[in-house]
Amino acid sequence: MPRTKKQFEEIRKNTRDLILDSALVLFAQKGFKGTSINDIAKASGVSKGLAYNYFKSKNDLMLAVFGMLENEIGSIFNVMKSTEDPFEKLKIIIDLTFKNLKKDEKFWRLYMSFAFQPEVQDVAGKFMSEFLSKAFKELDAVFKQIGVPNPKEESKILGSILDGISIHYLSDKEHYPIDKMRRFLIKKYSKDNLVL
Amino acid sequence: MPRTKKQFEEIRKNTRDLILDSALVLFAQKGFKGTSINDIAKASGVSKGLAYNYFKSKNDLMLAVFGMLENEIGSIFNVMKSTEDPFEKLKIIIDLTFKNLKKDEKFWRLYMSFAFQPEVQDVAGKFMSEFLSKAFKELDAVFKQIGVPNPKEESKILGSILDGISIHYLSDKEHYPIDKMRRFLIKKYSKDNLVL
Amino acid sequence: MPRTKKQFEEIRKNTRDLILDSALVLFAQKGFKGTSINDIAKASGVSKGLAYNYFKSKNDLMLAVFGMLENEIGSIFNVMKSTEDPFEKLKIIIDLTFKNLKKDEKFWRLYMSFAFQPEVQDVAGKFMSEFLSKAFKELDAVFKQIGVPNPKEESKILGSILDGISIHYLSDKEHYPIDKMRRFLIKKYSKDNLVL
Amino acid sequence: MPRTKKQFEEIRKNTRDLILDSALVLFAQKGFKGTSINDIAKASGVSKGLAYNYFKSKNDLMLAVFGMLENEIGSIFNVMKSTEDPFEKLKIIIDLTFKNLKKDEKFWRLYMSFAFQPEVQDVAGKFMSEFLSKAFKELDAVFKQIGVPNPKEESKILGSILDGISIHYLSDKEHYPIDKMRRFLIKKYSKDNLVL
DNA sequence: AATGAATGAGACTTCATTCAT
DNA sequence: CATGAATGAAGTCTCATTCAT
Repeated sequence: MPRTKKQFEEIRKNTRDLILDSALVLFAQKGFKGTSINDIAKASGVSKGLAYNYFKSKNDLMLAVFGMLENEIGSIFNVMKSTEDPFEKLKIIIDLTFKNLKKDEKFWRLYMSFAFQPEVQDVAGKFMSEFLSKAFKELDAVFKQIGVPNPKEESKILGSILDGISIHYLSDKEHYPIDKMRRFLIKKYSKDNLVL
Repeated sequence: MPRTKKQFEEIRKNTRDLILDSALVLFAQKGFKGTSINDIAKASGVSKGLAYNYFKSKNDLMLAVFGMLENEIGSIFNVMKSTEDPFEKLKIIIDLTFKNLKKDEKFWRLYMSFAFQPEVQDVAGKFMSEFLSKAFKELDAVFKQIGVPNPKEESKILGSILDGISIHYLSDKEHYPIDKMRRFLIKKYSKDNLVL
Repeated sequence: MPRTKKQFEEIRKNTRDLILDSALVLFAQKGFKGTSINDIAKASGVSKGLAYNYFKSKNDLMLAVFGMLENEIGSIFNVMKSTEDPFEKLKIIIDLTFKNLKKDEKFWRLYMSFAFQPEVQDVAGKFMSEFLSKAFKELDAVFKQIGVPNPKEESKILGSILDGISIHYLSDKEHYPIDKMRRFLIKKYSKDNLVL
Repeated sequence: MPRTKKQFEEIRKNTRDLILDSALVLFAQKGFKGTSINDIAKASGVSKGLAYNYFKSKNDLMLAVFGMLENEIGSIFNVMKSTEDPFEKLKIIIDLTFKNLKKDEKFWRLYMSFAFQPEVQDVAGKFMSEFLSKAFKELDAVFKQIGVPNPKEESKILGSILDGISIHYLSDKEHYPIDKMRRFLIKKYSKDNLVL
């Protein structure tokens, strides 16, 4: 019984995602150059040949991984829309950052891994700058809504704090007082502190 | 007549530095795995073989680059000692970060390249965490001297801001309002703003 | 349609043997260090890369060659079991040594190549000493069965003679009176001469 | 004060011998291919450049090592001339072989090391075959003097025994009953046993 | 006579990519 | 759609040899 066209497509999508997932994990773990197609094929349980059936080169595969990231990241912004209170929004953003530190590690590693591959520096850079500009725009709005004097600068400061903390924590997970920092930050960005 | 010992030492130091400098630039530009010994040799105008006369492996070369970084970084701390006024110290730290950022982006790229490069993680991680702990200790002292309520947390916040801004700027140099941020930060950490 | 597992296994075995055979010959001819993977690959008509698909290092390849030797040598011992008469056994051993010498010099060269090749000393040494102890045990039994006064020593003497002759012959094939020695040895170890 | 011509020659000879000695030891220890000019230079305490001042290539150095061996070996034959009694001579030869096993190890290793270097196989082979023919001629004379039926064959048998034992012992120094074999061999080749 | 910096060929090894089945 | 054998370029590293001093 020949499979229907739809079935074929489903198989293709599943296998494609399988490969993509493994690639994401491995690239984050061992870097782009440090990960071989063989590694990815083995991790996803397919043959090397099949991987090339889905992605015409390692570079192509990497670009596809960026696509995934974009989707994942989109969902982060959605969470903020669950409330209208800007102070609540700030709390959500901060909490989310700290909760996602593990996921973020993957993200940072991925970004760094790609940021040094001449073949895709441009793509990675553009991806990053697009993400940042989108994120800052959201934050800008929040600070504007709160009414602080320099909303654009303040939003960049908060963004920097969150990414800076992430990097510092990831650089020294054992000693970094991550929980203390979380509480401190939430208090610092609470209504009581911001409006005076 | 053979060269004197001193002559040989001079030759060695010069060539070693030549190679080290090229390595620094290239590692920062293309990452550790992305840079071949050949690249480095060509960039420094020596033969592949000679590079191995000076560094017994690519890994060894990388460790030597770390050594350089450590020296350079040591000098950063010294600058702070030029004054006793804690507010002045904060200004120096901030100014220095921004100046280094513009003047010597390659250090930042290296620092991040190594921090997330799997082969070098251990060394880089230790290097990073040592640097951070040293830097934070200095900052702690400054904030304690100023008399803010949570000096340890505040110093980590400032550190995160500086590193966060650096990353964001390097991710999107064309659009990032780096000067505006510098001024904003200096004002934010000026005497008028901190003591109220 | 992909090949069946069996087909793959067949391909692998064939190619593996091809490489192994070439390695055996070349190691024997030019020594371990003197033989490059390139040499072996070319001799077996495969690419350098493929050789590494089958053996994960040059050292691994060498170990596999030892494996082959072990198999081949095992069969030598079996021949002796074709008779119960100890004098007949002696004759078989002697004849076999001389036959192998002419027919398959490469085994001797390998055996000696490895026995004195620094990188392989440990493995080769263990291999050699295991082989020798096995061989001497068999010979011991034969001389004991014959009833000579010092069977253990006599067996070592015969072993030495056979190996000594082999070396001398291989050192000077053109002039060594190999056939005369064969006949002389067989007579020396015949029933008439041993029992008096 | 300029050195006299004689002094210069003496220096040259000393340095040359120094290098040669180190080369001998290292070649025996690590094989020809396994020994670098650098190793030899360091071991003899001279510079790489100076080594090339004395020997125009590694090959040349190896040939010079052969020359040394020849001299050393010549002295072995002299010992036999200390007596006229053929039985005494046999005893001396056997004793010398066992006493020299350590020196022989060096000799065997050297020979094997060279025997697999295509560039010098011929030289090594010729050297070995010349040595063997000379040695056998001496042994022939001894057995002829004794009056055994097949002196030429008997001399080759004894030669094989001695070399065979050497190799077996060197392959498994820990377990080989070297002393027992020495005593056994001396008895076997004593007057009582040979003449009946 | 003496030094060791410098070169370049070639060794081992990895891996993206292709291809027969 | 699926497999993994096969290739070849490129990377890390070693070493005989040359050469300026």
